[in-house]
Amino acid sequence: MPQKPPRSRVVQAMTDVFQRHGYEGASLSAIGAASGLSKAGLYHHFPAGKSDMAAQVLAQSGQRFTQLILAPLRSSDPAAQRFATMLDGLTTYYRDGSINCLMNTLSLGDGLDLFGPQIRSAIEAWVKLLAPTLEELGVDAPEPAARRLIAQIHGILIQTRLFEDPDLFHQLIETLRRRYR
Amino acid sequence: MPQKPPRSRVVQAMTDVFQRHGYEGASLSAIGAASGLSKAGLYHHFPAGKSDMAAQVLAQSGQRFTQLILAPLRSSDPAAQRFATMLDGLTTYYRDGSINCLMNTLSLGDGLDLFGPQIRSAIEAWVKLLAPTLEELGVDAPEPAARRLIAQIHGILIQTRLFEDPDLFHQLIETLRRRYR
DNA sequence: GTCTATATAGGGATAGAC
DNA sequence: GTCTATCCCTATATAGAC
Repeated sequence: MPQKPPRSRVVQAMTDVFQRHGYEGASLSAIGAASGLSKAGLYHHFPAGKSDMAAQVLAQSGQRFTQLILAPLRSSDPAAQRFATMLDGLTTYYRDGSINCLMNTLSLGDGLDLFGPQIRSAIEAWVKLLAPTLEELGVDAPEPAARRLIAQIHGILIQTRLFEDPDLFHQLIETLRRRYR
Repeated sequence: MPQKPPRSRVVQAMTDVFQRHGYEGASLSAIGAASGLSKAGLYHHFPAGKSDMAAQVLAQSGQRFTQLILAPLRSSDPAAQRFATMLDGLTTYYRDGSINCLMNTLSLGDGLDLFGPQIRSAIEAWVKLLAPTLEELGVDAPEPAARRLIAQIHGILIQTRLFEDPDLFHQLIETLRRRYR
């Protein structure tokens, strides 16, 4: 075990702030308050400053994304099973719809130039892995269908935060679960 | 004609900035540069400051939204025609997918408290008008289906800005057009 | 109505004590 | 490694000339 159990918790606290405010809207005061570090403390751990913090947030989130959403799609299970496990992963990844998607909030304003490439490659990987699964499930034009499905997830998260109603997220997940069972 | 042709153009220029950066990320310098007004000039037209500017942006956008998207759904045309006209309205409203959705960008951070109620009521109106049209077109559980369709639109706009590829938006619109023709 | 100039607060980022 | 204190810049907002 390495020497830094706190590190992951600090990044998690910062994740909250970037999810809620986006890159430009996340102030170092808010990040410091959420993570329990002073501004100087933040710069001790993230010498390159705010962009460094967001990059680490994105990296940790990307790991969770890979494990929870991409890995199920790569498994050797039958397609219906892969799809169902991905839906479980989505529910965990998005914490039952209670949080915003970093792919959305970090791609506004300056964030688009800073993190666009990483976020694009995450979505591309998702599309490329989801499409064959959908194809096995009998879906025509599976790649555009995969993009539409991903869009539905991202869009429902907007509604979920607006109405503060995670049921909207759950209802979509269950609808998708039934559709490809 | 009244004495204020500029007003609408000023608001339009401000809209660009809020769409790109969100509420917190939109600085008065950027708003001033885009609209061609000095900071003092901005406060002449919007005495209550930045929140006033965003509110007027949202109001003008809401008018466009009502005319281009809600009005077609309220018409006495057959359902398939109402739906197709709404898709045309969406393409105009979102400028062929080249811009972000204010309902997304203005609902991050502080914007959620400031503009959440207005944005929620816009989405609710959309759902309530779209659902009966979908029902006439043979869709089961039309209200959840309307929410999912709206989510698809909002989600594809995120992908469109990430990949800077308006084709993603057009492909979704055409898919929807074919589905309910 | 539009500007220059300025006030005040908060932003990101560092220095240096401990 | 964590803090207090501080630097410099930008942010929002206002005053007052024209």
